[in-house]
Amino acid sequence: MTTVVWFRNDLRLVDNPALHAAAAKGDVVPLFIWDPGLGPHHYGAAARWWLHYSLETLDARLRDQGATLIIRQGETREVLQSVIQETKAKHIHWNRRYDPSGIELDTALKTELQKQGLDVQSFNGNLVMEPWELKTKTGGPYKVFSPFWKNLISHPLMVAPLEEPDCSVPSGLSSDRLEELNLRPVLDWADGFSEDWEPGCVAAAATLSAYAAGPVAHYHDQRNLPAVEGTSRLSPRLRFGELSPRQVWHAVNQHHPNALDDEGAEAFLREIGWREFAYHLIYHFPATVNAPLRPNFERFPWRDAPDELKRWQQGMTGFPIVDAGMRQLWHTGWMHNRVRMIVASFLVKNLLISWQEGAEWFFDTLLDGDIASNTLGWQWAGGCGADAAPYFRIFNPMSQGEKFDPDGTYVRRWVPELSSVPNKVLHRPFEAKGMELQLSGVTLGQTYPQPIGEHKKARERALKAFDVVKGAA
DNA sequence: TGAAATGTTGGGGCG
DNA sequence: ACGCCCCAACATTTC
Repeated sequence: MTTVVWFRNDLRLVDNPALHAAAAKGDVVPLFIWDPGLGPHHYGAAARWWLHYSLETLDARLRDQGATLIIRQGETREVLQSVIQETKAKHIHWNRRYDPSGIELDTALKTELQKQGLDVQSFNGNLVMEPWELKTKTGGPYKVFSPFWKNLISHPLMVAPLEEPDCSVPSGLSSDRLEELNLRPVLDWADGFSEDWEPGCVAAAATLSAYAAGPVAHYHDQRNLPAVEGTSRLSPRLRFGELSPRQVWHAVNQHHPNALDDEGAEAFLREIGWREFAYHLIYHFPATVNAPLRPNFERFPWRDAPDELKRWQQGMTGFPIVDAGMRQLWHTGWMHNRVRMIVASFLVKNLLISWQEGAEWFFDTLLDGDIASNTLGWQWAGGCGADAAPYFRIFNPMSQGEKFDPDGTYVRRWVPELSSVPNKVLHRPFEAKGMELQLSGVTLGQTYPQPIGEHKKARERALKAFDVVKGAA
């Protein structure tokens, strides 16, 4: 008996329910389809770079077993049909996805394949709990995180991950070469990524066990300091399913048996909870990929300011903590979460540029660019989403910098032209007096940009603009 | 998972 | 010893 296992965002062999169930039945055809015609919400440019290496690793792991990953390029439906014909497979397995276009495609395929008499089964490989398993007391979906979290952790979640199965793969199937997919960018933009990252499920497992064994205990204290390695950096692993959230949950609980009563572990698992919440929301409110969850924000007067958007993207706003974050993103494909909130607040509230513009840039440049988490994060920042930062919550980029990067290590790393500026004015160089900047080799407007606007004025402008949506739900 | 404005309190300098 | 002022430190409210 042969089962096609269609890999998507689950590029691992351990704790992979679709694969596990297939291997128990007999032969497995591990398939990855690269469909160039898919819409924009599947992979950003940075994510494609990651995908290349993650697929390479998955293939290598299968080869350790004498198997191989079958990669096919083409229209999803046609590829599936031809693989089914070639293999005479009667069974198709995959792990579910929850974004609107993924659901649409999978539902249509499932119907079509079942009509042909095939056995099509989908599994939960990407979430701790399915979005429809958690309901409010009135039976609806959650829109607030805390009660969602309470409900989630009221369930028994310590489930041992599924073992990696032995895969026996029928021979003679052709595979396209990974290089032919051209997943890596043509520009040299991504060349530096490999200095910071080792994609693939092997490195993912190592990163998780090292993190769960030590640093997670200090997550609560250190997660807000962008200069410190206080976060897990597991986000791309979860994005591509090199790890399942259940594996993460399990690993943390092994080292912290009462993880939810432990400051560090609880704060960390809560972030897994936010990921679950993001999937819950995108499943129940699919329109929020593009449209604000709170309808009154439809009439918000966003500005069209392409030059300012570009300065934000390039890390040239003149606000050091913002520029440091945007440059870290460009150079490493990742940004510290505290800084993500700061740069998002800056785009949306200081510049009054729509959260959709920010979401698009993040999705394309983040290695962990995930449509559910990205949408939640940006709607949160914009004040128009579930459990969002209220419209009047406007981050002050100077005081945020001074609070979370007090000795300026982070800013100096990513904005080297400010490296000699004394701490006192590092986060507000435009307020330096006399010769202070010249002595550090800085001339505003030449070696480092003048700030886009004045924070105080921007704040007042934002508060005024948000009057439009004030009061209404 | 804010920041700024406004209010309150209490210590210390000073006439 | 007293009233007055200043201002940090903290709390509350407002956006």
